[in-house]
Amino acid sequence: MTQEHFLNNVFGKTDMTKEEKAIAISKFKQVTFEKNSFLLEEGKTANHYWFIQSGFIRSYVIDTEGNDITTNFYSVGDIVIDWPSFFLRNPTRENIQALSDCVCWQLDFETFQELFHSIRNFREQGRTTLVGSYFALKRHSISMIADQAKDRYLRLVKEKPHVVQNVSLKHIATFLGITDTSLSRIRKEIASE
Amino acid sequence: MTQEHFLNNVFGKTDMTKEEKAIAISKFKQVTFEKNSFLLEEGKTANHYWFIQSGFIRSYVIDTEGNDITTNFYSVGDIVIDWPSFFLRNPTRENIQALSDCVCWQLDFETFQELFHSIRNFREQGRTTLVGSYFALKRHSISMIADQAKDRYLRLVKEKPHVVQNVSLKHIATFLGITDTSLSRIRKEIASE
DNA sequence: AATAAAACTTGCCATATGACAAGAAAAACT
DNA sequence: AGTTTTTCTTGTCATATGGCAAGTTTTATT
Repeated sequence: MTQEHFLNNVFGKTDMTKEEKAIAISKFKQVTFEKNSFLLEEGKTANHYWFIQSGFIRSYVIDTEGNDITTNFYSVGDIVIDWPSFFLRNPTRENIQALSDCVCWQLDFETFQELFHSIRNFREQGRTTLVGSYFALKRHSISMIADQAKDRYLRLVKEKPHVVQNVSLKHIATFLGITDTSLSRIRKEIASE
Repeated sequence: MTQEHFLNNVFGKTDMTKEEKAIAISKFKQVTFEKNSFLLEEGKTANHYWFIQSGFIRSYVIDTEGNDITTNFYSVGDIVIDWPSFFLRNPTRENIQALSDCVCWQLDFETFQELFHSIRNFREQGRTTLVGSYFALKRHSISMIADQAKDRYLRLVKEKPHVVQNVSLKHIATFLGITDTSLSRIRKEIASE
């Protein structure tokens, strides 16, 4: 029996036929990233996106005061993409960096466009994925307003436990909009309960 | 000379041909909303979206403690849509309410799908619009972490001056993630400079 | 194994913003 | 025009979180 392609999981619950999936998957190229290497850097225009087969990745921006702010974490099965830069063809403000050695499946913009415009269910899938990212961002954004830091942390632990276990405290802290000092105290408080 | 359709402005800089634009525009239906009426309510699934010809609209959620949090403001030329609910066909958590009497142009999901799948440039346009919303949300989200309340307010004044002039302080405050009390003080401080 | 570099914790104090409540002003309604 | 309701302002005090710096622990490097 043949080994299933990793991307068959990713495209698991789309409406694409077996054949459509095969066509799409055949266009992806396996690439690897060493820990700390960049998938995308500020000022460049994203020309690829990836699905992660293994490893951890984060995106971040440098704010006006020079602070590093994590905007997202990515792990196995996730799509790694800078939506605005990839689709609007603009230089990005974000950096995307491997937090560990990673194995990914890569697609470039031109090939994406071919698939998007030729396969109806591929574009439905793409739209669903983008809207899913939008939704996650909105939830995070509302959480920043409605919830206390401790609750935001607990939510992250629940939603992405493997991220919390594998990523340094300072990156998690900036993602939650607090300092590493505060997060350390929050962890202490939770531990003592 | 014939009066141009309002939506010709909205679709101004797409790659759609005159004919394609005409087809798309012909599918929109003019609707009006009275002040305080709802375009969408929590628990329902969005089956339409709109472009605003005149008036002001806001979207908001009720958080776990019962607080009303404004998630966005919309004014002339803007698209008013709950992306996740409209595309994922899920009940929404958001409410969309007219802040003044409004004139809008409405499209339903089914008609949208027809246009999306039949007109290449319509879907390019739609994708661009969605990515634009994503980008705006991301900027707002980062601003919540990186900037002080006063700076967030000043940015809003710069980006949406007509909103600041026409919307009540408490709605602006929750959008900025602060209380109306704090915003009142921030305004006072700015005025005294 | 030794050393250097990160990552994490903890203490002390500062500060932005919140909570609540009372007035003042403005807007909506009859 | 008068009354009610909503919006906005201001005072006092509380609190979540930040800033900084000194340790400690863990991880990476030679």
